[in-house]
Amino acid sequence: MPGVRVDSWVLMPSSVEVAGVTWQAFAILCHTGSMPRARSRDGARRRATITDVAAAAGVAASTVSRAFTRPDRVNHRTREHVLAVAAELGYAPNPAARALESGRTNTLALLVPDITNPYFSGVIKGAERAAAAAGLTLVLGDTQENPATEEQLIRRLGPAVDGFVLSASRLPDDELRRAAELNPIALVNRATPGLACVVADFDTGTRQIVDHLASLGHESLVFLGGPPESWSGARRWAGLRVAAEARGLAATRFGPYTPTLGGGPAAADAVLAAGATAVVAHNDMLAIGVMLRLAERGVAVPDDVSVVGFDNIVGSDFCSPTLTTLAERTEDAGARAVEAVAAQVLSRVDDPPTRVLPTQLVVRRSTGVRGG
Amino acid sequence: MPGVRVDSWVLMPSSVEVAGVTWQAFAILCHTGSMPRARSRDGARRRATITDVAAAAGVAASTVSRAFTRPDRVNHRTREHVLAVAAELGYAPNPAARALESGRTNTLALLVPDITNPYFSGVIKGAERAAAAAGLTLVLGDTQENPATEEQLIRRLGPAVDGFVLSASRLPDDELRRAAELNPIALVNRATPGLACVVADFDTGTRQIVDHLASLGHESLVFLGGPPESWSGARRWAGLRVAAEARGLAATRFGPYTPTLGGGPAAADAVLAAGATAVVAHNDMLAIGVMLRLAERGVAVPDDVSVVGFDNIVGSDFCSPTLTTLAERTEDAGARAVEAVAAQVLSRVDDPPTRVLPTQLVVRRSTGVRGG
DNA sequence: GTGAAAGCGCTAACAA
DNA sequence: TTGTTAGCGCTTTCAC
Repeated sequence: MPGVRVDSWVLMPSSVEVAGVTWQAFAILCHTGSMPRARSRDGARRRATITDVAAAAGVAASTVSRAFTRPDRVNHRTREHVLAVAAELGYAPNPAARALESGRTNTLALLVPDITNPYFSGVIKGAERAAAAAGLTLVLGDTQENPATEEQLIRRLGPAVDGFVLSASRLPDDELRRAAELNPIALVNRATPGLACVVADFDTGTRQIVDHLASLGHESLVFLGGPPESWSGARRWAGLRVAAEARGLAATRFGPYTPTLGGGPAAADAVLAAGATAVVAHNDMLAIGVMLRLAERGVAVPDDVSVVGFDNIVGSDFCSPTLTTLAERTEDAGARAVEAVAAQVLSRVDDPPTRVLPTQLVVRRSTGVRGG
Repeated sequence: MPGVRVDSWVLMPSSVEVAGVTWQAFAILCHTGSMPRARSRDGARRRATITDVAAAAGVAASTVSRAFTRPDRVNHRTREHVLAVAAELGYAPNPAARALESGRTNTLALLVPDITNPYFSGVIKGAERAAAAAGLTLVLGDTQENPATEEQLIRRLGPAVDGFVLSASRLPDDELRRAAELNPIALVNRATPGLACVVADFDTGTRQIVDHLASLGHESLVFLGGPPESWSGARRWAGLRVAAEARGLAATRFGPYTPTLGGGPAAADAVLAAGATAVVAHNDMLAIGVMLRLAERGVAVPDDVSVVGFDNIVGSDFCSPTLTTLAERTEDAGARAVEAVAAQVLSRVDDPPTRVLPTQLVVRRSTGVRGG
């Protein structure tokens, strides 16, 4: 009934079958005043649909749709009215229905190996912010450091999202490329040719670490490696090696160790046995674990041993001694990755770029003059 | 064309309009052998739909649907065949389409005030796990400690999810109830009559804290308050007060302070000015901030002042001295809340329960004998 | 500038 | 057991 206007509201009951339950639905015809929202028989409110709004506003559903999505193609007054009615009914467009039509869900998925790892908090936060700014919803997935879980999530979430941000992905290159054929993908701290990547500038960062240690008189360093599959870990070690050679320092890799506090004792003991004066740990948690063990064994940091970490996590600023560490711009990384995916969603990008983000050496109390 | 079977595959081109772009779609009729997936003209793969699978398998779309959702209502052989074809085409059901039909999205939203706050990591992790176990997708939202953002997120995500888990919600009770009429809601660490809640047992927890301090000879304590709107904060102070009175200790509240490291200096200085021997901080971050300031001012913890926190965050185990704190079962809380929402999604729950989770006092090095 | 109608991918009622 | 059909809420031609 197009153009219907009523001064008071009218309830038009009709039963609707949803999910096997019969709902008592009401078309509410109204154009002014406050009113109860549609209610199903059991008392739960039924969400207003575009049809409800159209009926209540006395226009066609297509006009309501345009009022929301093509403001310029609707009479100004009509639009105002429609929006007012919609607000009154508490109407919000159903994303699922939109997605069905357009094929776009306005949703991005972010997959991280471990949500509780403070390192990923920054990536999540940055991604969340960028997604919100772009009007996109972010779905978060925890792969539990497991490639199989990661693959399963990608498959399951695939049809529901417009693209993926994969942080520290454990998937082989060819699997990533296959997934990228169905959904745009951006990688964080993982480089795969042909895919959009956001990586930290480990080359410069590790050089800074080596320079710092060299300037304190250290002539050698030990790298305490993390998980062998870690792309970042490989880059860190590679960078340290090159930089150390350039500065004439001896660099040795120990490990792999668990990149957690728990990995500390084994690593620290190995460091002591080797008589190293400077150690660079795979990440901050391992570095802190190492320092705890060194303290336990009566070794002074930094006087006897200097310790450097990676990540600048919360806690590296209040552990004892405070930790010298290489900070990455994790929030930036998350945000850039989201932007990269969003760009690919809007239009096919032929040669997705690799973005390198600067790192920053944060010097605190865990590093000092050799034999100081 | 029902029942069509072909021995080799046949491509039936037809153009499809999606998102304003004309796609070259192919119906693939086949029942054996490997085949290329549907491709649009620009080379990007088109996701296979139920129709593609039906055509390729030589059955009706509804049969494909049943093969996935009602295994028992399909001939075993047919189902096998359909699933094989589906796998070959890389078919996965489109959740948006399912949602449109059923009204259920199989998605839950979890809203937290600050994703990077380690306290919420546990809640997130637990919720994520429980959701995955229930076959639900979890959407994560960051309200930025802002009631307006929280409300907006609820409104925007509402139609896209089956329910909400609200952690440390800042919304007033009546707004929560209004939102609960449209979507099932479970609250974490926030009690609102009529809604499902999961809260920590602060009464017992604070009693444990007071008992611990009393047993060390302390005769009074200072509570360093956090944000005034914090429900947990109010509960913590209320519990401490009651327990202190019961044990004959004097309890005073200072603050409010920012519940971060940055809130430490002001709080610590106030503590020193008051000559307190035992302080209980709103949370661990504040407690650690206080300890940093005390160290800076040459005050010994725990010999001069004992310090207790709340949350048992990562870092409370490696700050200096390590922190005595009341641990909550945050992962459990997240999981229980998800279960509570899921239960309400499946069937209306008339009187949603409040679940109280036990807390645990973790005694470390920051508390000691008074004047020790 | 607006309405009618078709259709997105899927499920569920009804037929066969 | 399986196919046909209608319709979920929305957007988008295509008329008017």
